Amino acid sequence: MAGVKDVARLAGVSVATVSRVLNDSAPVTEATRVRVLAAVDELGYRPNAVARSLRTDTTRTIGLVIGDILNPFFTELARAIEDEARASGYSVVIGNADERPERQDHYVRTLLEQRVDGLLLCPTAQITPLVRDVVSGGAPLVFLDRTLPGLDVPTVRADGTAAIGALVSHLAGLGHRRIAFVSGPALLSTGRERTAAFTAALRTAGLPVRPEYLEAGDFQAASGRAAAARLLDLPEPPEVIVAGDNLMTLGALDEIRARGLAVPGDVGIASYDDVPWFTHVDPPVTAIGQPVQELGRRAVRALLERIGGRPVEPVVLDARLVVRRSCGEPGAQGNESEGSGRP
Amino acid sequence: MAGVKDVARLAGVSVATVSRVLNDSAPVTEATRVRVLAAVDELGYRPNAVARSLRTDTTRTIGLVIGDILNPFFTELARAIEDEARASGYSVVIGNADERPERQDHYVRTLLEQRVDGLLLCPTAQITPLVRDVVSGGAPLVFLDRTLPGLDVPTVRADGTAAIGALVSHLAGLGHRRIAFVSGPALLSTGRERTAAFTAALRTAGLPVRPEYLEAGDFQAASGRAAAARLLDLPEPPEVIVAGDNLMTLGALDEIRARGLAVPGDVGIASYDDVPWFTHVDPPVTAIGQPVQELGRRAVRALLERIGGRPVEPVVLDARLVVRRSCGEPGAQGNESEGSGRP
DNA sequence: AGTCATCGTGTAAACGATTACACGATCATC
DNA sequence: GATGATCGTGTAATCGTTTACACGATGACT
Repeated sequence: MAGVKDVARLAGVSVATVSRVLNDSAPVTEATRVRVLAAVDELGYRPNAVARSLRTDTTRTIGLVIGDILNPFFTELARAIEDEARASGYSVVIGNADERPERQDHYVRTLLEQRVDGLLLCPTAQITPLVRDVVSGGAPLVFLDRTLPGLDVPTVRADGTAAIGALVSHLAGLGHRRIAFVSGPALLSTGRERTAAFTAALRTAGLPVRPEYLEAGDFQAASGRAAAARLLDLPEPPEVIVAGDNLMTLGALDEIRARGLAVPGDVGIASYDDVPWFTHVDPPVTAIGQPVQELGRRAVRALLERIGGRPVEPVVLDARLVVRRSCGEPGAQGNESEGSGRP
Repeated sequence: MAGVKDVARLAGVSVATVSRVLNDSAPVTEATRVRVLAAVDELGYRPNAVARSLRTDTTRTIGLVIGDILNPFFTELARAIEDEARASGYSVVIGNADERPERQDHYVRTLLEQRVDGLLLCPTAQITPLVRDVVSGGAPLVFLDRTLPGLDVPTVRADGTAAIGALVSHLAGLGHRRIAFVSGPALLSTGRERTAAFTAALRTAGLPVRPEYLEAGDFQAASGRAAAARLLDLPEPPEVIVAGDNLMTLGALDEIRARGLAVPGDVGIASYDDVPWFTHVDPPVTAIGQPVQELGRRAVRALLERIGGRPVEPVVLDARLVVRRSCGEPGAQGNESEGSGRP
């Protein structure tokens, strides 16, 4: 494949000049510029980003390690990140951790070896030694969606405390008293916080906190289904199940459906995370939506700041409740106005 | 950051020996091996993949340009590809074309500049000059899911002809005669083929082919909604709408729901592409499922063959009909057995 | 007219790895 | 014990860029 040298020879200039034209890093006569560009065109020259990166020690690439590529929350996030990064001239390399620490580490390692300029990480439950190394190693790093306790890394995430409060009071208003929550892994901030917010909200609403109604899953569909099964097998099953993310909601719906139970007649369901198809489920699922686009944008901006060597503040945005019909008839609260769910 | 030189110095050997230990590319005394590895560990040395790639002219990376990252079909595909590639020691860099030729080109260009070892491309509707260049340039390239007419590139895809035939005969068996089809872009093989299979199937079933029942969209939700609107506005609207992919199905469902129509009472719906949440829609959506995992696996294997310089045959797999209830009561045909839809 | 910026360009040294080639030591073979 | 194969290791060239430095030409200013 043709290189700068070939271009230089064909255009009758030096390699330095070719480089200058291509990056306009220094003034160049119009005449030589057109000669060089003509040569580039003629040879079908494509700059070798590998060589460039080696020399400049910058790849204009950021790494993104997400929890699960099959989870629409993460793909929407990835998409937003990608858009924002491209606008700033950066490419994004996505790694799918599949919620497994060793796979997360695999990608963190690979991305660092590829010398990405910075790393956006949705950390899995465990703090691995590698992650600890990276943090102390000082590579530009931003946590996304989740924090890890005890690590000093800027984080961009949504806080659902207020929305969960609104959800519980909505449920109480519908007359429900037995409300169960299927949380994520306790090690994850998103797991702990949502559980804490939920129990606090129960207390505020004057409802009892029953330990048997607090289940934990791993943010994957199967665990949601298993948790729902355990809840429904209780001598006094809950009236409503709130699942901690959209995949566990899917799993819970599977279990409910497999048992032939009616929603919300036999049991109601609500989800943390909103996804487009919730509108089409029978009945449409009440959910807490996160400002995914904004999360992605802010994450990229934060990371670029870090790459630029500037300090950044943590970013916390608010999630918001979207009332639909899966927990009972909403009465006067309903305030939906939705399109296809896709822009 | 530490380099081979530092490791070599600390271990008291030459850089060549360090390299030999790290890649075990030549025999090395056990004693020096442990000294080198100790030095690597002590310094937290991470090989610079950029430099390595420059020297070896290989990145052990493949590029994947998908049509739309918000489309579950593509994310499932990406996931399968990623798994297979990782098993062979390759990383995958994903680009999201968003069904836009210029964005596709952006990624093809970027990926080539990054010197990926090969490219997996789900081509958008138009053959861009860049794609033509790449094809004639001889870079390892495999088309995925879709073909472009007139280009000699190995393709891995699913053929839905048989499944569409089965779907139409299923519909005819339910007594439907007015069946509409919302296809993808005519320029895309997936658009053309599905339409052709559909009209052929109508004829086989002895049903009339009515041009006003053949709509076209762009594989995005909004176009599905618009097409459904046009169909439902017809003086004699169809009894069933078959949408050419899952996003257009979503859009069509939105339109049907916005009009307060009952499914399948007022109008039935079926989808090309099956996604997990179709089970939870009211009523569950009859769909044609593609062997996504297998497509991904075969695509990677094909590309690796090409990278190895070996010729490869096109791969065509069969799609299959999954009957649910969105087109009417299935009677005896139903043969579902589904779990959560996620492994 | 002499001095000095400024401008456009070229030459050559990096960047951090891999690897062809060379070289001394060890060992088996005759 | 001389010969030559084999083994472990080191030296230095190389990959394709960018860029520090140098240098001649041009033009402005005194």
